[in-house]
Amino acid sequence: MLIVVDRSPDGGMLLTDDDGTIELPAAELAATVAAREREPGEPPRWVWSDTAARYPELLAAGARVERCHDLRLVDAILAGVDGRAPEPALARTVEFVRPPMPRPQVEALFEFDDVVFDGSSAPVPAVRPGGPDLGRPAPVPTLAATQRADLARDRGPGAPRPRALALLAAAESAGALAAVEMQSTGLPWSAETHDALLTELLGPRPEAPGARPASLTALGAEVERLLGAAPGSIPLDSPPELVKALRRAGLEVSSARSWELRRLDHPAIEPLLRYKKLSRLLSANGWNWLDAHVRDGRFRPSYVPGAVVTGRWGSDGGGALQLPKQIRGAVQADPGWVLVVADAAQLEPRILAALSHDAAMARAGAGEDLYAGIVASGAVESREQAKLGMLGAMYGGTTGQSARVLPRLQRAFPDAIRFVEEAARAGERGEHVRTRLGRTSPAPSEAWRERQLIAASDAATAAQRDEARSAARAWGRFTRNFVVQGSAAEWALSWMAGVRRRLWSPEGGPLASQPHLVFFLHDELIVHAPRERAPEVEQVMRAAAVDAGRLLFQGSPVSFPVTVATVERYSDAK
DNA sequence: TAGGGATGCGCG
DNA sequence: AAAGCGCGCATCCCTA
Repeated sequence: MLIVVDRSPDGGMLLTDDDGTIELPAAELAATVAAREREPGEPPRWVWSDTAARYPELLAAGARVERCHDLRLVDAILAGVDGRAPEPALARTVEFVRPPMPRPQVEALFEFDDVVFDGSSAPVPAVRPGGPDLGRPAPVPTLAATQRADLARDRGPGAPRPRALALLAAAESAGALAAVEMQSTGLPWSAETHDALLTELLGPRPEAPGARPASLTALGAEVERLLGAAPGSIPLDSPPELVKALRRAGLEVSSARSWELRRLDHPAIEPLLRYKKLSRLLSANGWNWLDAHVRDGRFRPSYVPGAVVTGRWGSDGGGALQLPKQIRGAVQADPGWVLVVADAAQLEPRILAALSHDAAMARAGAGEDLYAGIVASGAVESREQAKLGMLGAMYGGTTGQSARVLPRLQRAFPDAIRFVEEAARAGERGEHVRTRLGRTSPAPSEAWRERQLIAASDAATAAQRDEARSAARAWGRFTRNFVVQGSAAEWALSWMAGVRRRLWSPEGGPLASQPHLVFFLHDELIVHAPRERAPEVEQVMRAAAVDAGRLLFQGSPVSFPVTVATVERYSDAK
């Protein structure tokens, strides 16, 4: 059952389902939603313009929602498919149609047939645009485009999932719900432990605001001494000044980057690198960060589904997706609770194996460690080579060890390598590529196209040709990676949606009082759970991973194992 | 002095 | 051992 949520012109709320439209005061929305969620049978799918705008209030009022359809996120996906710009006004306008669709036999995870819209039918039911602030009436992102695209795709073994875009719409929307829930419950964070870690590494917190820890000042002075400079004479935090100072000391450097400094043989380098590391920790995740972002034992970043073109999430506030390993010890379960930390082992190469139907690579991934499997296949000598080679293949590396290993990987895994090469060539030609579920890569810029055109003309200079070629290659590296990173993001969303669905119990009380998701990092999930329920949560994480593999790659021999650890602190997970 | 670009580095 | 993809954020530096 679809229920469309919209504002009414007089400030109330309109709920529309198959039985018609009702209007209710805005203050009663949460109670109504909660009641509908409690009704026996299949839970409704709430259709609204923006989960991030609508759901926090509902959740805060105790109305946890099982499924939704986020018009804004889905329109962004469909705009990519159609090659048009997303229409913000459209997402605020609710008008939809529901074609009679046979319920699929098997899709226990997502009942997504009801998210398929078809603009060609007469609208039933149709909801007029609500409030005075709404944009012009427009058809809601019809998934007609999705059906066309899906039908146009290959058939046969290993063909994309049927109605893939409808599945993507459901997964993206489920992610939006999870994002709001994770921000709401927050990541358990011990300010005390964080402070202890900082004190151990940097010394005590300086009393005066803005003052630097004494340890950092001392380390800076040592660097200056070893460079033969007066104390306080080198602004170590200014890259240009640092480069100048290093040059004065006879060191050939072109930048202040750590990896470049590491190659130098000079007594000042070791303390300098230590200084940079500690300085970074202080500015990015020091006491200021702690004051700003941790409250009542929780870190509550906002997650931004769909922030990245590939479909990965972004985050806003506190750098949630860049938590350095140095401070992960501060992520600490409540007393009597644990963190169940799971991550997908070698997710991207496994995704590539499945996308490309590479049987040899599927065999290499039969165990828990795909890279070890590649070594066992005889393609390369070491795990490190296997990893570097695969990363190079997926990112488009052209130099160093990864490029040297590539020919051997190509011989052993021709289908996988051909797949990413073809994605790269398509990008170089300015074409679109698609993820497994049909998210479409953006078009290169107008400037990019012009450059290619100019370079192709007879009048082009050698420099123009070089530049155009280099830009083409760069875009090819992007599309090469897009298919893998984007499909991996879809797997991860499906995984997360499955974990979320399996964890929730309507009888379990408020979300935070039962096992719940608290963190998501591209291929990694953390659940906060009462200790005695950890074994059950571990099983949920594994089972949802198996489901995700089936949802995206039904019939594929590629497995997607997850490593799971039950710990009190995040830093103990691996 | 506000703001945008560049740099560097954290994560996957 | 560093270079190839995608980000967010703090800081520096330059410009308007």
